[in-house]
Amino acid sequence: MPAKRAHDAPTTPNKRQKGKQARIDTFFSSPRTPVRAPAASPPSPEVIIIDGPDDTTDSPKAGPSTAPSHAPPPAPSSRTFSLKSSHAALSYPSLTTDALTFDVLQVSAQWTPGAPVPYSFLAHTLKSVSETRSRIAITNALTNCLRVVAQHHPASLLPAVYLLSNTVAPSYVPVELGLGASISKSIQQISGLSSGALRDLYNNLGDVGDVAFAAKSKVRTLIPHPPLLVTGVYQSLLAISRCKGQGAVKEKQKIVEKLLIASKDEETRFLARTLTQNLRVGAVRTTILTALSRAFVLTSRSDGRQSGMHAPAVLLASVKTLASPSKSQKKPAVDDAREQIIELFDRAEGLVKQVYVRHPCYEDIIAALLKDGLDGLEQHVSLAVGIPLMPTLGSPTRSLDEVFNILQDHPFAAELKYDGQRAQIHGQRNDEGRLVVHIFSRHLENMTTKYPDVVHMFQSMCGEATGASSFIMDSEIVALDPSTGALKTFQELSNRARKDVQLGDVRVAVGVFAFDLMYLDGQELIGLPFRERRAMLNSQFLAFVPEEKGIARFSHVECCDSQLGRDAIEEFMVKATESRCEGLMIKLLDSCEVEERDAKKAKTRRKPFPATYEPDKRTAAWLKLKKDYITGLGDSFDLVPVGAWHGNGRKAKWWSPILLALRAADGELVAVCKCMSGFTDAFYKGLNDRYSLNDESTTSSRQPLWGGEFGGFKPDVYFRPHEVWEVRVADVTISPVSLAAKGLVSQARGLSLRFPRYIKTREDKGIEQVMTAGELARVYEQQEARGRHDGGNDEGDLLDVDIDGSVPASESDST
DNA sequence: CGAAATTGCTCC
DNA sequence: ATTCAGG
DNA sequence: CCTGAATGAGCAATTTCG
Ligand SMILES: Nc1ncnc2c1ncn2[C@@H]1O[C@H](COP(=O)(O)O)[C@@H](O)[C@H]1O
Repeated sequence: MPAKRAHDAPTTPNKRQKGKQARIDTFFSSPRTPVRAPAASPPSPEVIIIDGPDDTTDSPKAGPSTAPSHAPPPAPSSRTFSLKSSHAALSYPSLTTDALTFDVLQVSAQWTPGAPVPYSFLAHTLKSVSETRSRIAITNALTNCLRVVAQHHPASLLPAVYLLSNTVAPSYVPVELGLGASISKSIQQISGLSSGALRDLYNNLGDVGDVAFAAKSKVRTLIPHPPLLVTGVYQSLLAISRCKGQGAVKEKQKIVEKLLIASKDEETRFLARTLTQNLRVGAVRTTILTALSRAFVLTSRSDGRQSGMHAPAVLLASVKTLASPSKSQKKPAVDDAREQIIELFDRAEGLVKQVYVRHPCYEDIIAALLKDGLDGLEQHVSLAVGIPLMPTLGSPTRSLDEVFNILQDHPFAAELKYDGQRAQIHGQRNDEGRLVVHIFSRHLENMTTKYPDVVHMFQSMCGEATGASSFIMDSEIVALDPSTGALKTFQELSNRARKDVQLGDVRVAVGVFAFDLMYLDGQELIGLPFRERRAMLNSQFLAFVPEEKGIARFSHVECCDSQLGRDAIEEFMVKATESRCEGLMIKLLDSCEVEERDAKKAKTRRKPFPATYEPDKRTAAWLKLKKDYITGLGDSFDLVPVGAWHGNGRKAKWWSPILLALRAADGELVAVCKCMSGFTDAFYKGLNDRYSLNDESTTSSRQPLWGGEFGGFKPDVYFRPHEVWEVRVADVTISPVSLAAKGLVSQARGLSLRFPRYIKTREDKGIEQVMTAGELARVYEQQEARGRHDGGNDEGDLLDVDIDGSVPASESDST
């Protein structure tokens, strides 16, 4: 039975954080493991990692690295530690108060000078942050927290930032916790609750952390435990990530249990969330960066030198003393000091964020900040070959009209939007003249060893005498037919092996379609307008078809500039639709200004509209025009909701996702896919009313009362089929789970839908009128027939390529 | 040793 | 990927 | 407009289970 699956997390950096959360209920719903009393395994406090081992580095980047690595923060030497009040709970002040008047000593005075920061302080911070949705309060809390940590125990700062940002390492460093459902076993172990009780808790709370908290509050811990430390918790995470091979799960579980046993109160909640990489406090990357920058503005430089970026102590002092009530006559002076600091905040925030998106590594940034403060940051931490920068993102648009509306008559390039995988490719010639290549994914994971054929291609292309000696390029890697160059589908590409692939083992040939150049021969290009970057890309890298077999192809993305006229663009869109492409990417060529209507003043303002490479930005300078967004072009199906699962986190009180079904030829409803997108909160409330799970419910049940074929889907609850929903989808896929339309396209497998999103309820339709299996199969066949006319690349491939895998008969798999 | 379960990552 | 909610 | 959260299908890799 397939579990619920993980997801992309574009709003959060690095490790796909959400993931496991979604799958945990799978464990909770399998009542199997026998319960053991917590007393059966008495915890031994001394095995808890309290500090980093003396002789190992604090950093996940340990070992040989191409990254310009800074010395790790000094490992805290004390294994023993003491807190002034190791038994009485520490009491922390509110952190959401104004960062300008916050008193660091209020917190750190309770701690032994120089001692590592206790984890309870982080838990307190996370609690404060999770209790509000006000951005200002969240930023204050994080700023105050980081400021306390930076001043009290600088070596705790990096671990604190990792723990607050829900990450363990930079995305390009492969550190994985590999913890999912196993944490629930640990909770069971330490709490002694039955798996059924835990499942009920989970169904109600929708959050592992809340479950851990509730479960633990029911047990009394017998042995007092030394407080968890920020550094220690972080080290434990790294220890978990290092567990490999047979017995790894048990080993991880042991570490998790020790942590959970040692945790107190709120610590338990956030520890459990951290372990599942699902912090859910309403603040991750960007807010942390803002807070980090502010914390350093408010921290004077260690060398006491004058600085243009840190607030001078006098300024701070004046804000503080004058802020005390009763001195209202001095208000103007306060306001002035305040303004100056806020000005510094803004500059520092811009700087830190700019540095981060070009070099997304907290370790390097914090090392530089601790060493030279904000002033030296840009110099110490810069765009570098071997370190991925964050990619520019495209904004969705629904029509060419909208595109012209946004871009007015500024020149743009329309490029094919290839259906593959984004690849940021770095190359640099080393001392021996050999080109060292790194390839990063869209989320900046290092996938160099997945594409030896691409590495070799660049090494052949950039021969010793010719070609660039260093570069960073943005591209899409697409599966293709090695002899004709005809494009293949994303699904073909995803069949490639991923780890440590040898050149001879490559089964799926690919091509690199380059569309941007961010760095060339020691020069940053990201500040140049796209037209210039593109010209350099085109002149420095020529299309390349390898003579040798087994090496990737290279070409530029096919494009059509706006100067060719609107008709040409429209034709190009049709071409994109007919090749195996998802649509177009539309890119502003020259930096310019746009008119902006100010509604209030009925005035127009001119706003700069840069065509530069903007890491991590989703602006109108890059527009994506996907065929499935376009009204009339995308597929929209009518389906029946037949079941659902308990929602997680924010949606804990609602049904989410919802299982949808179509009609087989004999009228039976067959589950086809889950749907979770497109629902408003109000709609969820309505669903709760219509499908409430109480005793008299006639619309929902724990048992499949109303028949139907569910295939591999095992919803928490079944719905009486009676509604019809219109759902928009991007694609039809052959599924390992769904049995919808089984036998029509594949003998053993059914069809499913990609990117389903709810559009509206079809009040006008009955469940007999929904999409049928035959109709879905026809859509699939049409979709597969597309894209065989034109590969869309430089090699003429108008001859029909093989139809492998596209024809129903050949797709059948044995049963 | 092979199947099943779990996880992490990609993406239209 | 996608969508929605809140400041 | 920015930031965050919560979720899709489906693949390879890893580890445990039988
Ligand atoms: N010509 C192109 N320019 C930019 N991105 C492209 C291009 N062709 C394909 N893409 C992909 O489209 C993705 C953005 O679309 P989306 O993921 O729908 O936001 C990028 O991450 C690229 O992987």
